Amino acid sequence: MTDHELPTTAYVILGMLRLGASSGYEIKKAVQVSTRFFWTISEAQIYPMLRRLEDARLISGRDAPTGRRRRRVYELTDLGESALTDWLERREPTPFEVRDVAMLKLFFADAVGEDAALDLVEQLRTRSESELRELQGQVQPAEELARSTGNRFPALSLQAGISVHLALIQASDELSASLTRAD
Amino acid sequence: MTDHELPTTAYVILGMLRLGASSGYEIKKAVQVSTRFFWTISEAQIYPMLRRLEDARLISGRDAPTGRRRRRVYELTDLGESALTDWLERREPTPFEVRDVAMLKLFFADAVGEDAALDLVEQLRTRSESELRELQGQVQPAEELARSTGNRFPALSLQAGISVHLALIQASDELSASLTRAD
DNA sequence: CCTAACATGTAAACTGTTACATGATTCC
DNA sequence: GGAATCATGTAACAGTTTACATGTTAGG
Repeated sequence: MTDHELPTTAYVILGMLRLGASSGYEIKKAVQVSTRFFWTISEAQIYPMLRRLEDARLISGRDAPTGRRRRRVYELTDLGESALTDWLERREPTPFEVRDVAMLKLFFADAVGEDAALDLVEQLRTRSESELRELQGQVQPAEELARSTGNRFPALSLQAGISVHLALIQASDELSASLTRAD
Repeated sequence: MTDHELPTTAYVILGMLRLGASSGYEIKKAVQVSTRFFWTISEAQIYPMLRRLEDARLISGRDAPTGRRRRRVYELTDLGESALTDWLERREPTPFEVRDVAMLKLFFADAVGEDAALDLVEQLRTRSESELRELQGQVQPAEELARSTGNRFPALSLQAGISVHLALIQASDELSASLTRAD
């Protein structure tokens, strides 16, 4: 059972509903602060997908306006819950897909002068620093979620992201050093 | 001058031509062994893009069949060269875009049992090990390229990729440990 | 002889983003 | 009163993958 053909985006929505988000808007915000580090989705995907999932009976929705402001909240159905766990338990190839213009530019940096190349390394470092700050800003909320709901994996997976950017910062430093050394 | 509106894929092709690839087929292979770690492109993009770039005079092509087997080789024009360097020198936001189903599953792993969750961590580790092996397999060829052509950034950027996967392997181990500890 | 590698390409489908559009409510 | 946030949505476009299609040549 349970549809095998859902796009990953659908599982993000199912997963976020399970973690307590209820409206499309809340899902959007939750993605922006958490899964964003390894999967992004935009509003233009969320709202149509919510309908699709409701049509497929994986979630059930009801209108819950605040005053005159419309609002529709959803929750997982049993079918949706099992679609989510099936996906999580399904062993499938999960390639590491990165689309990183900064690294790409670094790869081709021989085409430009030393200053420009150093600048690219610097951009790489700065970016990882800011990603790191944002990830670290999520540590406390994630731990709070673990305490209050028992869902501890959001906090745990945060650590993996933090490790990646710490590694990239260190790699950038080593790169700058080896470039300036070889003046 | 030099078109501001080229997709990133176009610069990958320009960059690879600069590094010595000459045909679409060679570009494809070069991408598969090197930039693949931070940017992938498929054949279905390469051949149409080569034409577009030729139309835009950023590259020039000529037929160079081997026997009866057709083959078209390209080289950068001056215009193409400056499009590439302009892109490299252009400071632009380069967000860290990762689409990682494995990490995503880990984020939602509270929905499944301990065994399944440990399995997800294991998958993460195994994947980084195999990525690491492939990256390390590229170290010697990249160093050889540096020696023979003076292009040293392919080898240097490889190190950043290696750091990332070493960090992910370590993070996976720490994750497994903290999960089994908390039996 | 047959397989792997060389070599190029297209059509259809899918995925995803950007920009736009609309309106309500809260907080300063 | 105005800005930020809440809230939902669509249309057009851009980018990408998958599957298919075709043929050559080198090496075992």
